[in-house]
This record gives sequence, structure tokens and C-alpha cells, in this order.
Amino acid sequence: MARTLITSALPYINGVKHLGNLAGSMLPADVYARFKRLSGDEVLLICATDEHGTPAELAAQTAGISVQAYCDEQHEIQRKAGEGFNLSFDWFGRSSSPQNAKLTQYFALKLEEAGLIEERTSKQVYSIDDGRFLPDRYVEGTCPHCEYEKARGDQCDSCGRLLDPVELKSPYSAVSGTTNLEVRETRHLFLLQSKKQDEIRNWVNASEDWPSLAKSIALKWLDEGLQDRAITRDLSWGVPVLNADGSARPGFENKVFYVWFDAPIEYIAATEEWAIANDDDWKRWWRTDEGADDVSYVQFMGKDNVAFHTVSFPVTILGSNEPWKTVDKLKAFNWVTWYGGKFSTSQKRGVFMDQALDLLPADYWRWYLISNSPEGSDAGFTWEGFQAAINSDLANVLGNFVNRITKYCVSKFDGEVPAAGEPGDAEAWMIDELQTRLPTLRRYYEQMEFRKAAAETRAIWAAGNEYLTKAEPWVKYKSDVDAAAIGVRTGLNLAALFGIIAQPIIPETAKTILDALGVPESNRSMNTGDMDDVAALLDALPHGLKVSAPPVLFSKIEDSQVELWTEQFGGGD
RNA sequence: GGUGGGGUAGCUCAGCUGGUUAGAGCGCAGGACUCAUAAUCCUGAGGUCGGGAGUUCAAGUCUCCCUCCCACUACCA
Repeated sequence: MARTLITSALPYINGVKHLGNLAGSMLPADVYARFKRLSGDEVLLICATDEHGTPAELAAQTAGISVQAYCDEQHEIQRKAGEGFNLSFDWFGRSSSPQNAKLTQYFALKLEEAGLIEERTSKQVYSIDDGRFLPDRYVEGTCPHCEYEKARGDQCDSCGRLLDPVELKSPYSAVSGTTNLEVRETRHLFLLQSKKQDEIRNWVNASEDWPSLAKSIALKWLDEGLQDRAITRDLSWGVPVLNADGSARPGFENKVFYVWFDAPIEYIAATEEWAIANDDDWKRWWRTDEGADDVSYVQFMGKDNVAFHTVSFPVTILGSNEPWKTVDKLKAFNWVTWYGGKFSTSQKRGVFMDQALDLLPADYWRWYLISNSPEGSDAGFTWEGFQAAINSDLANVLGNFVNRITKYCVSKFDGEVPAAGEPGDAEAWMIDELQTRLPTLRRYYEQMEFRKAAAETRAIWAAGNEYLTKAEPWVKYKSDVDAAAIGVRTGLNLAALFGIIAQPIIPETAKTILDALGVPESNRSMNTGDMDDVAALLDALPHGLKVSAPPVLFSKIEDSQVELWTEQFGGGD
């Protein structure tokens, strides 16, 4: 059995994720995982909340609770949101888990043994009133180039220039507003990425199933020269820096590993968390010397994360000099935009996962976000586009098809799959369509071309409607009931097939359809072997099987709802 | 500034290594049908493929210049 390991970029703990976050990583990872499972692979889909770092500490401080309590709360919220969207994670872990702490410390020690870690002193802005070091972007002030007054220490939002926090005029803390700042020296562990430059380049060049986008980003970093980077921070919340014997590393008692060092390691640690919970073995997924050599590992992420996955994390993995599994294929996404701008938590622009589910069931959103996946470039979300896609694709093309054929069967054939009638021209046409379209659909999924997979899925549904027009059982019924029967039987089998191919994207509705048609779990696969014989697929339901018309699968989105939501969510302004 | 990705029918987008009359969905117009969620099916109108120059027998598809949008640019994650 082929084995596929899939990871989605870890959503940051700070707040409910919006539809753009969902569409850019977690959702396509889930769709792909579902497809691979239906294709007969053994799949492990891993995700987790990324819980360390300054934003989590500050958010907890604002909320007046401990960081641990804050993360506990937020993790649960995100877990529930994912569950609400039917994200089929085999494990949704936490980067604050003991497994991740241990593994992160382990990697750091291995890297040090390999001579890739060095202590260095650097300078950083310290806020005396806040009692903490400030990351560059938490220092704000007036831009020395354009005089913009709220420029961040790393970059000015107004003129776009990269800055150093010490360049800012009248700097202040973005945390508290205090101007009581000073530059202090601080010691950190640096990962000597420059030493791995050639090895990483060879590894990148050897990669095959990477999109050009990913490769070009990786090569760009390599061309500019990998810089050694600090992998520790002056924070209290995070993975402690320890010696091999478990004692605190001298001078690092108040420091932790940098969130970007431990976050990708959580992919592995989350698998360990999964293994513990399921009494399974995690190493067979991650250690090529312990069974992971035949695993195909696929990563999903937003474009902004590509460098971390193609360069930084590989330095950690390869630098350990141990046989860890590295990524085989990766898929990067652009952003979903909101009426031309960005989704923004702080400005309350856009729709967030929990809000979305209050409006409509998950399948509506899943379909829209996958069929409009931000693959080639940013994809704009608009209520009008959403309404059009749902009403046309789901309600009219798929929902109506299932409704018309099942209702007709119930009213004219006692709700039983008819046995009579021989296939004719219309059936031959349908078989021909499916013989080209089903392999095409599978190919798009294999290639992770999600927009195209959705479009092909829809095209197959639409072909079903076209088939019914050709077969016109309601006309034939008047003169030849057997001739009508073949149309109904084929139509019912098509409905079942439509449910099967709908499973990766709209799993709940697919289940409703397949349950209504009495298709057993074991016959819902999308495996090639099971989909090759199209003629058999169109006569798969046992003759005489009792079927029922499921309730209306999708209700249409009314103009009045679009108006309401536009007002409610500030779309269009 | 640098790097990368985009600018193709009213809208959202396909168009691989250059090759017959540039495609799809939505929307729009007309027609058909009546089993169905006023759904479905058919037909049609609609584009000087961001602008300019060049290479070529031939360019949306290659080269150069210009222009607009977006992302990334390594101590935010």
C-alpha cells in the first residue's frame, strides 16, 4: 500500500483563522488527503497550532491570563473550527507539546554536535517599561525616509523600505507605547546555515515534484547566500534551551528557541503525539532507517512559508546528520483577498472560520474555496462570486440532478433501482464522457491542481444533466417503460458516482447522497481499479435496491442574504 | 531597490516545449424541454490576449523596453 504523509502549515495560535488561511493550506491538504485515502493509500494528515512567540505572549498579557491558559483556549477554538470544516486531520497537535520540546532540544544538540551551532552576541532593542526585548517589528517610530509616523522597525508600511529599528526617529514600543527604550546586548544560539549552503543547494536541485515557484524561491535564497540565523529568543514562553544532560544551558535560563525553529519540528512531534494517542509508531513515517523510506511526503503552505520549508527546515533536518524524511512534493498557495484588499483580523476585514460556519454548512465554503483556490495568483473573495458558484455548481448542477433523478425514481419506479432496459446511444455517450473525464479528474488531483479538479468534477456533474436530456426517460415512459427504466437506472448510478467523486471536496453532502442511494462504505473508492470499468459503474447499484430522495442538498443563496452579509461583514467597502 | 507571480471575452479564470477560425464557467440574448431547487439542455452575441518594438514562414505563447497589480525580501509568524 502506498503511504502518503501530508502536513499543512501550522496555523498560528493567535486567533481564529480566516478563510484565506483555510484556503491556503489546511483545506487543500485535507482535500488531497481525502483523495489519497479514497485512492487506497495509507495517509497520515498532520497539523497543529503553532503556539510560541511574542504575539502569543502579548495576546495572553492583553487577555490577562497565562500564556498556557491562552493557548489552551485558542487551541480548542481552532480545533473546533477545523472540525467544523471537516478537516480530516489524523492529528491536530500543539507545538507546545512535551514531544515537541524534547525533539526540538534533540535537534539542537545534534546540530551542535555537527558544529552548526555557535553562540553569538547581538544587539536588540529592549523596552525597560515593558520589561522585555522587542522584535524589530514591535518597535515603531517615524520612518527616516518618508516621515511616516507609524513605521515598523523592520519595514515601513508607507514607503516599503526595509529598516533597522535603530534608524527610526522617535521610536516607541508597539506593545505599550513607551519611549523608554534602549539597545542591549544579548547572547543567542546561531544556526550556521552558511555551512550547509552547498548541501541544501544540491538537495533543492535534486528535488523533482516541486512547483517552479517553490524552487525559484529556494534558489533565490541560496543565490543570495544563506545567512546564519539566531534560533533562540529572549522570551519565557517556548522550548527551553538545555544541555545534553537536561540542565539549563548557562546564560540561556531566560531564553527559549525561536518559534520558527521549533514550529516545523512539530510536524514530526505531532506525529509522535498521534502515535502515543493511537498506540502506533511514528518513526515509520519520519525515519528512513525505520520504515519511512517508501513514504511520499507532501507539504502544503502559503507562499510566504516556502523559504522556511525549502531552506530553513531542511538545514535543521539535514544538518542533524540523521536519516530523517524530507519533503518530496510541496504545494504553495497565494492569498485569498477580500474585495481587493487583504483579509485582516485587526481591521475585521473578511470572514473567519467560525463566522462562516454560522452562516452556511462547511461544504458550501469548501467548494467555493477549492474551486477558486488561490493557485496561480491571489484569488478574490466576493459575496457575489460565492453566491454564483454555490447556486450554479452546487444547487443547480449537482443538487438538482440528484433531486430530479431520485424523485422521478420514487414517483415512477416505486423508489427501486429498475432492472429493465438495455443501454443505447445515450448511455454510450455517457460512458464515453466518463472514460475521458474520470482519468482527467484523477490526474488533476494527483497533480494537486485543485481548481481544475473542481472544474472537472463539475463538468462530470453537468454531463449527467446532459445525459438525462438525451435519455429523456420522462418522454419514453409514456410509450415504453423499459426504455425509461434504463435512463433512471443510469441516472441513479450517475448520482452515486457524482457522490463518490464529490467526497474530497464536499464530504458531508457526498455522504448524504451515497447514504440515500444505499452505497456501502466499501464501494465509495476513487481508486483507478474501481473506476476503470465505466459501464459497470453505471450499473453498479443492485437492481431492485430501495433508494430514497435525499432532502434538498443545497439551498440557494438569496440576494437578500448577500446584501445582509455584505453589510454585516463590510464587504465592498 | 531586488526576486518571483500576474495583467486573456462584462466578471472569475484555462491556454504545455510558438502553428488551423483564442477556450471554460458565470452573466447576457434567443430557443427546447417539463422529471427537477423558475432547475436542466441547445444555440448565439462578446476579446486588436496591459502598451510598444523585435525575432520568426508563423507569437497570447520567445527577446527587449514601458506601464499597472500582488507576494516575498530571512529577529511577525
